[in-house]
Amino acid sequence: MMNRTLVKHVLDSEEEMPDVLIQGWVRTRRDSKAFSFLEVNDGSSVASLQVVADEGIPGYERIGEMATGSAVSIRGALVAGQGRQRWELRAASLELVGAVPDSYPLQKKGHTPEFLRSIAHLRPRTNLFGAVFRMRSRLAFAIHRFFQERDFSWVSTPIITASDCEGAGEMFRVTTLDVGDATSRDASRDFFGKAAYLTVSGQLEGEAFACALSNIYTFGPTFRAENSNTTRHAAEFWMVEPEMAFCDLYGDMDMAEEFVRFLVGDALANSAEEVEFLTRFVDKGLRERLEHVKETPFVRCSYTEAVDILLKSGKTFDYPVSWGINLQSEHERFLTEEHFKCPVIVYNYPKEIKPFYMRLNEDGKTVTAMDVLVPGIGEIVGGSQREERLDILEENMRSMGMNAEAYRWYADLRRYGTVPHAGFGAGFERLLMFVTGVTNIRDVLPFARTPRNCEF
RNA sequence: UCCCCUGUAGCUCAGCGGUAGAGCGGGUGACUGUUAAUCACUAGGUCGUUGGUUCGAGCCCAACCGGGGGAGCCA
Repeated sequence: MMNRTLVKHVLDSEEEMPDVLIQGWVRTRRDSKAFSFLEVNDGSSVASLQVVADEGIPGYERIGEMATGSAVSIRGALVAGQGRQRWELRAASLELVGAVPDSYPLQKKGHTPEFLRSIAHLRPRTNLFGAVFRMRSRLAFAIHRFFQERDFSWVSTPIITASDCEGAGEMFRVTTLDVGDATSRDASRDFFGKAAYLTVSGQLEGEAFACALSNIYTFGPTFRAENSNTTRHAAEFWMVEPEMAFCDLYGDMDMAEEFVRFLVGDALANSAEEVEFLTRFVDKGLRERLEHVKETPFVRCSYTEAVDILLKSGKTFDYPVSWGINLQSEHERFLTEEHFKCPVIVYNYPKEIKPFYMRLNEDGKTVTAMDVLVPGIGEIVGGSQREERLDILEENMRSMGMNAEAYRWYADLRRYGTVPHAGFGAGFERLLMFVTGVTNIRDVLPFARTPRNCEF
């Protein structure tokens, strides 16, 4: 049994190979009287391998069935190409592994993203989605590499949780009771003996480990039951959440910046073919923008400075600007796309618009929160230094009407050997959108879950 | 939840009151080392659904359903 060689390895070859086995799916077939061309792609690279098959070789009698989409296994010699490509495979034998009927929906030409979403189970076979999902895989590797190389420990925080992280968004209920019973007040009969939910964040549990292991990160699926119908939201998405002991807001911002720029650099270095393809067919400015982000320090701009900039801009915003408001999309877009024209870290937000665990500043009005805003996407990283003073934390919980007993374990982290610590959360899909130039989150998730949509 | 756009052949779209078209794809044939090959012929449509206006509606009106974009909520 001959070993299969991936198309990417064949295409990377530096010399001719007399006997190769490739297996993949036919992208196009062009026939002449006595021979045919097949473009075969196995998903390992953007480029397909061209196969030249002469009439008379074993398997050629079924060439008419090797339509776009069919699976084939081809053996032959790799030789210099006679056309645009460096290499082509002169077939010695063809095997049709899996045929396709007329109903196969993908064609040789391009399709719209909208149509491809409706056939999400087949769209990885296209150039666009092949590129996106290879980059997704590489980005995940780069995230682990970034943290592992910096001596962070990976912590697997629970997916089912009783903690709602206060203010991080609406949650999906997990229950084994009938729906009617589950919505009643008596959760003691439920599986966990209390109300349980799909996690909106692993941050609180992550802090427990940071206060033991120093530097940790979580990386896993997260769920938000928000009725958000936008190109930037999904009900199920992945989040990266590092947490660092003995770290303050400034160290936090530096780490976030280093993290984002590292990922961008990794994409440029290791997904070059995909970046080239996406720059050509998706976003003409992609490569240049990534290079720029990799090389340029992120601007730091306090919330108070940002409000000042917005007020002095002379622009009329749909939502009026004043100190204390939650910055809206249009405000953030102005800062990143018109004023600074690069990623911006806004920090020290008013305490009223941020959760209980963020550390109160000396001014008593702001907290050590920070958001990394990038052009076109908005916030891709949000974080803060956490409130390490037990008395202030408890006062925050009281003033927000929180159940102190439910968060006793969390307060213990301040009671027993408390330290300044900080961390952030980054949406994995938004990072991927940033490095691919793809503008819709539904196109960087293998199978997107969004309001009213849970197909495949 | 709100606002805007949209729904015509498998796909991408013309058609804007008088019994529906193009390109691609599919089928058949021809043929050159082509790169969504080229050439010829050809099949294919309850014009999202339900009402209404009209002599007559794909085209006008209303409701409903689906899709897309924007805003809010927010990683």
